[in-house]
Amino acid sequence: MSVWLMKTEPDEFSISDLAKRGQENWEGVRNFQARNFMLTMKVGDLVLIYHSSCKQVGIAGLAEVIAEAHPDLSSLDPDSSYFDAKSTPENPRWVQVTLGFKQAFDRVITLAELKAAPEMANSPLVKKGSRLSVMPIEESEWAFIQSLI
DNA sequence: GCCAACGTTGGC
DNA sequence: GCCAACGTTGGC
Repeated sequence: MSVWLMKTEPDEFSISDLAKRGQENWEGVRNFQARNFMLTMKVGDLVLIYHSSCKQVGIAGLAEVIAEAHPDLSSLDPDSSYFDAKSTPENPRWVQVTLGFKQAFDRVITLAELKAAPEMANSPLVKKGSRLSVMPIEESEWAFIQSLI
């Protein structure tokens, strides 16, 4: 089992939205590195849900992969803001995974405290200028994060 | 709203 | 294949 982190803007879709809906197709990822990580996700993998571009930036809860990578059809829809002309039905360029809700944390584990922790120093999450929206979480990092919940 | 840092595009 | 210009991300 692997652990991942995925970013979302809570104004668009938050951990409480996921709690309400139970599951969600994680569409709209348009970055190759992030996509390649999604391609390696397995059912049962855990996913930390990170809130970005908001008042309380940080890790807000936990989900699990309930369906592995499959074509992101929003890339084929001209009416979607996620439309990509270079994606075709024969060769869809982008994928989504389906996440199931597990837990909303009692508090947001803030970016500030993650930045301050030596345990997280190697994570792309705290690297200056990193905009990666899907990333793996190391076992040691996961252990540390669990200790904060 | 600002702006630094990044990824992508497209001309050459 | 280089690189300038552009659009986007995301913290503050």
